[in-house]
Amino acid sequence: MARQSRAEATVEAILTAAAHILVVKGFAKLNTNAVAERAGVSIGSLYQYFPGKEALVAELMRRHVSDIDAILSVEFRLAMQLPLAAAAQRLVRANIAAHQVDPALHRALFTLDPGLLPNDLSQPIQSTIPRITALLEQFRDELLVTDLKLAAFVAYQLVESCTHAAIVDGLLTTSPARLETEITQALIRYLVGER
Amino acid sequence: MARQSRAEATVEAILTAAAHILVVKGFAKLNTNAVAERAGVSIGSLYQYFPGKEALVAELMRRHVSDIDAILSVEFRLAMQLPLAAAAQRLVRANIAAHQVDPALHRALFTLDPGLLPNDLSQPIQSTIPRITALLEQFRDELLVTDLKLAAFVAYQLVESCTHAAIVDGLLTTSPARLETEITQALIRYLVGER
DNA sequence: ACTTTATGCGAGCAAATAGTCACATGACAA
DNA sequence: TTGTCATGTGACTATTTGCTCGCATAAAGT
Repeated sequence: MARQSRAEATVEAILTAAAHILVVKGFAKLNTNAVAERAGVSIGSLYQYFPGKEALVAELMRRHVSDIDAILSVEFRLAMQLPLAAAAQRLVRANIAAHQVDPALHRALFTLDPGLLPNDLSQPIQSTIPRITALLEQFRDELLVTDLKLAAFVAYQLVESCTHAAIVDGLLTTSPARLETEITQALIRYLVGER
Repeated sequence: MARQSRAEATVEAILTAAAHILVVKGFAKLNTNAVAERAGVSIGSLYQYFPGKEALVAELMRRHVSDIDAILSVEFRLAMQLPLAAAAQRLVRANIAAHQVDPALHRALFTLDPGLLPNDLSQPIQSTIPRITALLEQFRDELLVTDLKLAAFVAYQLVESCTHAAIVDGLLTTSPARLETEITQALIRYLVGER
């Protein structure tokens, strides 16, 4: 769609402006006129690249999950080479790191009405749970849990919700390091018992 | 505000309509005109009782958290009289039951932009975490965990996020009973070790 | 009966937001 | 340089949504 570099620049300006407004004013206050104005771009240009504001947030979401996936996918590959405890710790740490990239945008994107986004974007989990399941299968002999799909679900929710609430919602005064050890402990005790 | 019974009836009609639209169309499509029309009530009547659509969802939220709190507060009192394992199981069960009351509305309300609601409503957690902390203090001697506030946070996130994702987002095909035992197990292993 | 107060109505205006189009300007290729 | 495509503009219209206000009807008090 954008063949010259200046076109790419306006697209970036639009998305940056959209992200800013989404973060500080929320989705309700996000409208095409405001985005165009803040981007320093005419309203016509905005409609040349995006059919509406849903498309703006969809693109922001696409990029954001792509960033997160870049971090996590290498960690998952690495985790397959490690013992369970080390793998768990690394993945917990990576998840915390992923949430620290742009917490405000993360929060704004993940409190959106899911009906607004294309289905393939509203469930970024769908790649993570299978990854965890695969990892658990590798350690099957050591595990207390038997239903690995269910265990993957619980493990995911445990790590993700604690991280999200602590980092993104700022619900905890605890340091990230402390958070990491606590989540890791909970995870390991659930999977293989006390240590 | 409503002194005659017919006034109460229109308020109910308005809230019912608002809930319906919120659930099936999402907050973005919720507007005062549509609510009034679906409620079979004039727009003027709506504005007599609610200053705007935020007030509608605020009231829906108030009632919903009140319903949930009614379920949980009795369970918390009861849990103080029981051994830890039994207390944990009952609370997990109660939480699942609370989420099954009106899952669709629950989902709609908890995916709202938090900036839209009065502050005292956006954090219904703030009463739950202290309750858990108090409960943990009672069982202090049995626990593996030492930082009880942090443990209460993790325990809360574990139970709540699993329940929410499974029941409200329908992310799991597992039966509620199976879910209950798995969450309870994870919780107990985290708090006091394997069983 | 009659007054007062509560409730209900909906046309209709104001404001915000979406979206279009005819045209201007910049980049690149022949 | 000239022609062509890509990009950019913003005034403008259309649509949606928010909300008020004068008046109608129903209930309650006396």
